[in-house]
Amino acid sequence: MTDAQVDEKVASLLHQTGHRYSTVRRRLVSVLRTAGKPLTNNQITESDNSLVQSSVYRNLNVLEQAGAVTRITTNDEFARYELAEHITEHHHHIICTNCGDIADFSLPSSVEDSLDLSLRKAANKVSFNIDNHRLDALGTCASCQ
Amino acid sequence: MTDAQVDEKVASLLHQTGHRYSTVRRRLVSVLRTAGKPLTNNQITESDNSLVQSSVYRNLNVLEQAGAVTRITTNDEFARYELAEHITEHHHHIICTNCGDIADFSLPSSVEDSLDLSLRKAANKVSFNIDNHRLDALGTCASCQ
DNA sequence: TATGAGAATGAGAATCATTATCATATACTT
DNA sequence: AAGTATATGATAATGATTCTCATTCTCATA
Repeated sequence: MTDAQVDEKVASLLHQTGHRYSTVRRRLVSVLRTAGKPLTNNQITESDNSLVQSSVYRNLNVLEQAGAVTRITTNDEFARYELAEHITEHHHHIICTNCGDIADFSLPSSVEDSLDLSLRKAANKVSFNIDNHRLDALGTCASCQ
Repeated sequence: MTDAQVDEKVASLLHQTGHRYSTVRRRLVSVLRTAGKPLTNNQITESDNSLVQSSVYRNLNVLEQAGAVTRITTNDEFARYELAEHITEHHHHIICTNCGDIADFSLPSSVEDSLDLSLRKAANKVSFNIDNHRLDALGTCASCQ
């Protein structure tokens, strides 16, 4: 998806929920897009000094409710945000258990498919409805080894 | 593993890290064992009224450092804890995105194996070392549907 | 089995990521 | 261009978690 297509998609999602695609929100989306991995609030304001902590938090929530952004929690104390999968594509995370840094990766679709099938079966047993799954690899990043 | 075996294992882990297997810690392990799913601090103190919030937090950290307990974060605001996998067995979680409730489930080992292989390959590309993985199914539980 | 040293406990204070508030600024609509 | 609703940013409030510290418990040893 090109920048313009992302903007169009996000604008549409926001408008559907009665919100505007303001300048601050555009910058926020741009930072997340450029990073290509989930970012904390601090990382976001460091990437773009025009962004203010409280506005970033508020707008991340608005964007999340609109379905444009996803909130990720690791085991450290900071939430992280990335563009939603229908804007990027389905992927997973490798999380450094030492510093909390995250990298994206994808799996062969054959593996994804067998996974989906198994999950659906398992969910039936405990009478859950599955919407989605989340697979994280945990380990240490290059600079923490 | 029987209750006695769990106790022995936990005692050994604690002693290795210079800690005692006190009464409070025994009760904590017992609550987690009985629950069979990850619990929040509140759920723990509600399950056993003799347990005190600050002591539970402190001891969960001690037990986590000793490797007896694992901390789980979902997308709600509460951390959850369960007995470590080498005390129970490797398993995954189905998380209700509405109320945060969790159920455990397992996958066929064939699926686990192909998953492990794929993860190792993916990790190489971004030069991470993988220790572990975490797979969560996200959806809605029976009472939230 | 009494003692002393170190570890554990519980009540409350402190921390800090995140949310809420609110006066001001900005952006659509007509 | 005015009017109205939404957005912004500075700061205060919230609340899960961690820290502190006086007291209590445990274990090893005499």
